[in-house]
Amino acid sequence: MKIRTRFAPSPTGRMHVGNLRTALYEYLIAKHENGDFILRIEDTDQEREVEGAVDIIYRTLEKTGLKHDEGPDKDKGFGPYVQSERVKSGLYMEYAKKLVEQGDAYYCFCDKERLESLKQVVEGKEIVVYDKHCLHLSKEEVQANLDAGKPFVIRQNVPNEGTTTFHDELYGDITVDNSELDDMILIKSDGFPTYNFANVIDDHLMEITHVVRGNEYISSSPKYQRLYDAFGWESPKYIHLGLITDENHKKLSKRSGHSSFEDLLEQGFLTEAIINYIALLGWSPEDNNEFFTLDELVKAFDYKKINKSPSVFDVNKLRWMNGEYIKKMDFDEFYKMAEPYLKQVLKKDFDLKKIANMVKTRIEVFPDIKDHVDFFETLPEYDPEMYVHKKMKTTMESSLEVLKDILPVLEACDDYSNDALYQTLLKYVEEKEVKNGYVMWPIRTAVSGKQMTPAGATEIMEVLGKEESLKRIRKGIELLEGK
RNA sequence: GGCUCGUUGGUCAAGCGGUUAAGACGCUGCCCUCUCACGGCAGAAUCAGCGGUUCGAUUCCGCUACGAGCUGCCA
Repeated sequence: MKIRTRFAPSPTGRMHVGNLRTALYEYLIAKHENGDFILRIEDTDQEREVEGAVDIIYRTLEKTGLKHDEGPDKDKGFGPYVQSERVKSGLYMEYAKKLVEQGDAYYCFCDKERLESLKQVVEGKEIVVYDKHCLHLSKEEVQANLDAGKPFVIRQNVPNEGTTTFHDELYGDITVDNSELDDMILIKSDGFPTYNFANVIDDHLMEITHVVRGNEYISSSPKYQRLYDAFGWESPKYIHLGLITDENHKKLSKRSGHSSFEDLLEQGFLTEAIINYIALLGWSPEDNNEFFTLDELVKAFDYKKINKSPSVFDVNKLRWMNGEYIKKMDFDEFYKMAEPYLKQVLKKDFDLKKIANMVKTRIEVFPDIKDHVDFFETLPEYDPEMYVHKKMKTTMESSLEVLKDILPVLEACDDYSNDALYQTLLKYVEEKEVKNGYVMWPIRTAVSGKQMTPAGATEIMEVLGKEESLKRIRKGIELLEGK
């Protein structure tokens, strides 16, 4: 049988990385076996719906390469693929009524107040356990209420005795007492199905074979199983995924600042690196490889090797991985992405490509660029103490001497290419019989005003040009003489 | 509170009864070097605890601890 997986997000805002990982795994499971990956929009809660959220879903799938074979925009006969549209056909209500007839569900007319009275507080948490009050309504009473136009919901009828077992591909069999299962609402008073109900109906109707979801759904899975059983349907294979948490081991939330795919893009991460990283959160390949393209993941992915324990989203490691991707990037491609960041701080007429090249192996994320190159634009104020370097054996005095010696040489020099400058300075080094750094350090300090730079003294001067370089060296001399 | 799930270095993780308990990020040191970074090398650091089962447990079972999730007319 052909594998069919589905990504079924609710359009409620940004793409949470947990959701993205679920989508990724669903895609990989399907594609590993040449199956189909289906997109279904679960918009049964109109109140939570956020405008533009559906676009985010499409854009994310597009950008990440998780191409769906079926979806609202690609109906292959299982549509509509948007639940609010499916509601219109009355399909969910029909199935719910069938359950009512079978005694597996019932109408409930309890209002907010009555439900409120059922509330009890345990350990500071409010808990409502429905008491099956309306289960005992007679057919006539129900009909009378319906005729009177009383608002109603339809609830699943779970017996208080016995147990229910469902099977998860990773966790094995999980059994719970039915008394633990409350009569969840299937159809809401607005006529919409709840997620729980629509999910079961649609997965069956769309012939989904593998359901992948976060393990926050594990507790409700027995109720789903009862639904499948009540309908006489075979349930799909379940694969529950461990949670992705923040560094405090709490559910990754907006507060962390990097909980969504969009957050990460804004922070300068590459799509490929993000996908690669989250693929490895909870799954690992047979070999020790850590770098995967999407296609390579498709080949290597084996859902049996998914880890059950929760994993911390480590931005640090993502940063490292992103840096690795940047280093491996083709230069032109890199430049295209780096240019806007360079232009943010560099307004003068610099050779931006040369600068981009300097920075390529030094950044992990594009916004890092700024701090590396801003000194080209304007020489920062700096402390003359920076001329002192133990390992280079430089002091403020020695630095002043070097700068004063070298200034006329540089004034006389017209070839400001890196090589020429380097040779020139080397000559001085040899004459003085000192280490390279003894000369290079003060010069680099003078032309950059920085402790660390993405390039050596002569490369910086090449970019700066003669006039600016000399200006900065004179300023360095001034600064040192003032001490 | 109840139920369910989880627990290998700080983090991601391999392991699936006998191993010097892989690898990666991060960290530390060294080398390379016109600074830093890159690259190379080295190092510190882990089986939550207690009981079983077994000739032998990180691996199997139980209990405890800790953590998480659920306990919505949200998904």
